[in-house]
Amino acid sequence: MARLTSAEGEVLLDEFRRYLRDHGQPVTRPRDRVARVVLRSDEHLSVEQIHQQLVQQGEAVGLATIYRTLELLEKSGLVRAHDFGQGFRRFEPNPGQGSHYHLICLRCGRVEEFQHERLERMLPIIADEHGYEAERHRLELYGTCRDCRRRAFG
Amino acid sequence: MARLTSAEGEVLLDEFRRYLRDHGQPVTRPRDRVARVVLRSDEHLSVEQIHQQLVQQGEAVGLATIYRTLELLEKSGLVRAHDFGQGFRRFEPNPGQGSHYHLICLRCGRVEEFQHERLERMLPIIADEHGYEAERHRLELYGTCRDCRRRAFG
DNA sequence: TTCCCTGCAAAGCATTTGCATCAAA
DNA sequence: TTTGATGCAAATGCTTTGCAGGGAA
Repeated sequence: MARLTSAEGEVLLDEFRRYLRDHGQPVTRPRDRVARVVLRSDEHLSVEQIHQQLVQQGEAVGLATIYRTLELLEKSGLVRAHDFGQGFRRFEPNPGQGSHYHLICLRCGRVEEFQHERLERMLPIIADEHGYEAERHRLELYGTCRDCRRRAFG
Repeated sequence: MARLTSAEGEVLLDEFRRYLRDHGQPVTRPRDRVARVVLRSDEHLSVEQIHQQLVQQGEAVGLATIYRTLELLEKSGLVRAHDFGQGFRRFEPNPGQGSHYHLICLRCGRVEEFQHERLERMLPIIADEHGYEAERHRLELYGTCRDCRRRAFG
C-alpha cells in the first residue's frame, strides 16, 4: 500500500513547518517528530502506534503532545482522521484534492485504500440532488480480505 | 424523513420479541420499552436520547440496560449502529435488505438518508476487484444542508 | 524575564463490567 | 430455590484539560 515515498513525506513535513510558522506557532522538536512519523507513514496509524514508533526511535513524546500535534496537523489539512469503529481513531497523510476510500477487513483489521474516479464524480452530484452542498465524504467497505479468506478455507 | 409508520414499528417489535424467545431470552418490560423507542423512531437516536424519551414516558431504564438491549437489537439484525464522528453512536431500525446512505449536515448535525441502487450494485463489485468479499459498507456525505445554507446567505 | 510548549496527572465521556438485588419460574 | 435480568456504581479506554516546570528568545 505504499503511497508516499520518503521524499514525499519530506515535502509534507516542510509544508507543516511552514504552516506552523505562518500561524505564529513554533516548530518544536516534539511536533516535528510526531509530524514526521505520521506524514511519512503509508498506513493509518493509531495514537498508540505513533507513540510506539517514537519510543522505538528514542524520541518519546507525551501522549498529550501527540494529540495536540495531531490537532494541528488536521487543521493544517495535511492529515485526516478516521474512525473505523475500532474504538480509537487512525490518522493518515491527506492525499490532497483526490479522494480515496477504504477497505477494512473485519477479520484482521487491515485497512487498504482505493480510488475511484467515477464514484468521486458521482458523490457531490448525489449530495446536490438532496439539497446538500458537499464538503467531504466517506466511503468504507467492510468485508474479508483475500488473505483471511485463504486462511479460513484453504 | 418519516420512514416507519407506527404500525411498521409494531411489526419490528414483534420480531424482536420472537428473536428473544427463539434465543431463550426473556421478553422483559425494560427490553420491550427500549426496543419500542428505537424501532418506532424514524431518527438516528443516541443512547442519551433513548434514555430521555424513556424518562419522559415515565419508563426510565438504566443506561446499562439500554446498552445491553441495544446489543441484543443489533445481534437480532433489527437495529444498526452508526458512528458519525460526534463522539457517540446513534442507532436506527435496520431497513432490511436494501442499504441506504447518510447525508450529515456539518452545521446543524441533522442526519438524512438516501438510497441509491446504482451505488448499491457498484460497491460489492468494487470490493471484489480488490480481493475483498464485501459484507457491508458505509457511505456518508458531509456538507451543508439546504436550510443551513439559506440561513447563512439570506 | 517572558512566553508558551511539554508532559505528567487528573478529568471527561461514552461505554462496559461487577455485583447485590429482585422478579419470575 | 434457582436463574438470570436489572440498575447502580465502579471500571475501562480513548481523548482532553489543568498545571507546574523548563527551554527558547
